[in-house]
Amino acid sequence: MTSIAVGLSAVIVAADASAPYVLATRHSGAVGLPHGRFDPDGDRTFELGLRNWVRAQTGFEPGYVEQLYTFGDRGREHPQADPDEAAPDARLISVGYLGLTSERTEDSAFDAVWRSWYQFFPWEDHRDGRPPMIDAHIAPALYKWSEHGPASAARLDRARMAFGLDDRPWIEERALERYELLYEAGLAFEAMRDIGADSSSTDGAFAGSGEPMISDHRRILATAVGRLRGKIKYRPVIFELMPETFTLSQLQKVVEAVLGQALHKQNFRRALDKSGLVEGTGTFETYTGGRPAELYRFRRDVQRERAALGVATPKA
Amino acid sequence: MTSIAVGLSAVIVAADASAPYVLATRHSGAVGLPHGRFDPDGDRTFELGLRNWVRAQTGFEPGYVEQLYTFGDRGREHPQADPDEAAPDARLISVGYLGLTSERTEDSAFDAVWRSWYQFFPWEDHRDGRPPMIDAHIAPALYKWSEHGPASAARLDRARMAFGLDDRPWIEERALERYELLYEAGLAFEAMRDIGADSSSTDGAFAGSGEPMISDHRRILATAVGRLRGKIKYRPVIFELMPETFTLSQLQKVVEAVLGQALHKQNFRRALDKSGLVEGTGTFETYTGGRPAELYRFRRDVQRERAALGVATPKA
DNA sequence: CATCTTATGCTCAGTTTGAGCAAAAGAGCG
DNA sequence: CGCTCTTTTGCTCAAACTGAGCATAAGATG
Repeated sequence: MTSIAVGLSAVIVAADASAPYVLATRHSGAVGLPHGRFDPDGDRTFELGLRNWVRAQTGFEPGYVEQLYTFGDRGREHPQADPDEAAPDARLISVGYLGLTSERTEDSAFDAVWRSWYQFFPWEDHRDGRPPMIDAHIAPALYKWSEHGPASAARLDRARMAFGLDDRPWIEERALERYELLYEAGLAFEAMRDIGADSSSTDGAFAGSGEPMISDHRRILATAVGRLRGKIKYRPVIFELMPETFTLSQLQKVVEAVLGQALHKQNFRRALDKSGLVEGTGTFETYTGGRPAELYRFRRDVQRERAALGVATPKA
Repeated sequence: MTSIAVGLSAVIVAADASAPYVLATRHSGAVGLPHGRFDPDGDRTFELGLRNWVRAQTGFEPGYVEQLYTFGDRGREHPQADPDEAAPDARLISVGYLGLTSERTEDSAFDAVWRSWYQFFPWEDHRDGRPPMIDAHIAPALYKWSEHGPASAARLDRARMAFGLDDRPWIEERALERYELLYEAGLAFEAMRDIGADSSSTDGAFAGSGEPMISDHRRILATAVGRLRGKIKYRPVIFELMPETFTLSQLQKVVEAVLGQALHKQNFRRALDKSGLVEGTGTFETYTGGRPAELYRFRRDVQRERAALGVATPKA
């Protein structure tokens, strides 16, 4: 009987005003997420195991950690992509984790680099409006895909809901649905790779469909994007990505970066104010370009428990 | 090196006006969830594997299925509880799934029984007000626990937030936090069992702390309770638990049963109306006890995507 | 036919939300 | 210095939503 191996993969996220970043490890050909084999003898819990080798492999420790999802589909794991670790005949189960950090140290002693997550999902960034590539490339390809295959109506529906086609709204949390749709439709590079097609011959089809990752790592990353986007709305996890003190504009920029969506400034402030999540420090950011802004800090003692435990996200 | 086994456990939920029910299998001593070993050779995906043996083991097929969480803590798995299946020296990882169904067939050819989930979590049912047992038994025990242990303040905080002590609100989604707290505080039967204590000698401490389950199944069930309670608020999954047509009161009763919380009738209707999730059929339930109620059905074609994709839950 | 019970309609004040106008406070520059 | 630019911060206003009730409708029961 085939043995089972459990892999732990971590999506370590940091962010600044311009983008959320994810820690990527370099491999031959493509990047991946920091990942390691779960050690059934050594690791008492997944989370401890994860913290151990994230520290070893990337040089630092995420503050907040949460489990994302466990992937076990055959065909998706593609262990060949990382021959050093694979027991080639084992069935690989991978447990994905999300970790958040506020520091983004460039410690080049480790072979890990920070990459904007929009490099992997260019269609997810709507801060300057809906990316033209969606209607120019993705939508036509998905329409074609749903025409041809079986269950045509269902495919069309999924495509419309996921990408907000035909006047449906764009819902930022659905990042995973979108990636899976692209994968199924053969528009993600990994889909070709996993069926063993010769990628060089079809390279053109993936232009603009985002940078691929090894194994099923981009799928795990998509899960993380969707989860984090949802979570910041009802839990104050966004502050895990912020420095100790920050201006309200900086906070808004980071929220916008995570959501991939611009927000209404005054209403964002009003809601934040009412939530009681932050308090002013009395000091000001001597600024470049406008009126100085007060520095705020997260009130770690928020017991309030009222409605908004997350930040409000009033669309611009 | 220790080998790894992956177990799949399913929380299969049905509901009627009086309670949500969970499908339980009988074992020597305690009940458990339907569960089986994941077959790395046969099962292409977890979900397919799960559907296979749920059908084999309980005689029917859940409609809606979603993954809950993957538990891998050593010490929690307690494989001895089910000696028929265990490879005694393997490390057991268990992947929990939630399945919803509207039929609750009592097929006694299979050794599965439907139990109200409040039998396992009596403190979770607030439909007739906060259960007295919380303040009478749980709260004092938790206060005592937080006094003694290390990190006293943190413990006290967790207890207050989880159980809504000292005027904090009761938040129904936190079912898992509550169960884990009771486990850590030694108030769940399983906690004693897992450290190998002689349970018969301490039986009294668990009076009213709910019926235990084998292995970590009650923990998985608590995860399911919390997840479902959250989910019905933003996805129309509640209708997976309803028959084809139903009155609004029946729907409300089921929502209340799931939440463990009474709702304001008129406002529930108003919100449901606005959501567009249901439509009247024109036929009426000839009733026992009052004016006949119109039968409604779920509009499976809701593309609306506006705000409320779930049912609103205006507290009574 | 009066009474009981549940369904259903409607009101009203308080709150929240979406959208915007306007003033305040530095920086840079002729 | 006074003007312009930029960003922060304060404030308004109508529309929509919510929480809490009152009132009526429509069968069943005896």
